[in-house]
Amino acid sequence: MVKRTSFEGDSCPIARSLDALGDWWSLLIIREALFGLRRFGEFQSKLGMAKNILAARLRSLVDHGILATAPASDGSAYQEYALTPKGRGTFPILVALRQWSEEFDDRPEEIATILVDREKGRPVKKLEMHAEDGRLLSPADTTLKPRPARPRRSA
Amino acid sequence: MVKRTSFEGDSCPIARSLDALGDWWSLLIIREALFGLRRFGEFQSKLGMAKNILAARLRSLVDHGILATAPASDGSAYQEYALTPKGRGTFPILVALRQWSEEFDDRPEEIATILVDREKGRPVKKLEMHAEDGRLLSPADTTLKPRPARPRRSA
DNA sequence: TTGTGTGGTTGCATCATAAAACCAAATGGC
DNA sequence: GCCATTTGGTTTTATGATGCAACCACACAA
Repeated sequence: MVKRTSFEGDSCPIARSLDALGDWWSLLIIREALFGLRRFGEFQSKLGMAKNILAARLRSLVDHGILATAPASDGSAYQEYALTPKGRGTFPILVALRQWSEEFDDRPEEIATILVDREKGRPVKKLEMHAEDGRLLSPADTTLKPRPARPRRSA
Repeated sequence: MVKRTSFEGDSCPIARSLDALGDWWSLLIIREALFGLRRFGEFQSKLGMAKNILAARLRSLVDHGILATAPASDGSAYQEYALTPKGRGTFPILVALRQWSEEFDDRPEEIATILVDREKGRPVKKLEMHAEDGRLLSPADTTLKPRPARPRRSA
């Protein structure tokens, strides 16, 4: 088995995230889900992807607790895929990806949409990193520490 | 050609970002680069990945303007790979991925490190989205607008 | 019950990935 | 200067993932 190198057991949280949503389609599916898409056919026609990999991705996202299948909702006894809180929690990731593209893309004129504050219609500010006390932090102001052992009995 | 479905021409900025760094290794390479790694061998031994795909990824990242090859720096006439500003600009993406894992991972006890404010040693705050005027925004407070045509002559 | 649309699964061709072998240039010891 | 070793890759080969198309099952409608 050559196995696509799963990062599931890795101790790096970034690797662990990538294990769940680090493939070509998962984040785009989540992006559509955040816009309200729920049905297999909706995802398929909107993203234009092959149905078998859509099925595989949906299954994987459900397995990872990012999507949940709801029995129905709009009459038709079909299934639908709704984001869980964990799934909605990916929003900052999508915003970060979007802002990176907006800032650094070589052909920004090809970008069709911008994310705006609904109330004012103005672009949202760049994501910022702050300390607990509110100080603005740059990458150089941060460092990694070993995770402190939680005071709970070692599971 | 079945081609890995490139998102290069896509108008969605998220898709465009994923086209550059949406594979299994690129973000991990960038993560190591942010920690100061620069040499081929350093990446290879730290990430434990096959050398051929490391070479392919480094080439791709250089092509995308995320890394740049510098002729030397530490005496040895070898090459090294340094982050460009565009590469350093991915930092919020990595932070978002990390925080998502810290918040939602099913086995958080396996996460080895936490990102802290260097000065105080305390964990950094969660990334927040703000409006231009500073109001804290939730996903529901935002919406997408078509990109306004820039007033510069069409390049 | 025959049709049609939705929601998939199955087969097959092609591509990407991974591991290991191989290789050339740069370095280091002497 | 000469040989061994390290560095920084490329090539080879096997296998898994992707993409397309065809097929299929079920719901629903007439």
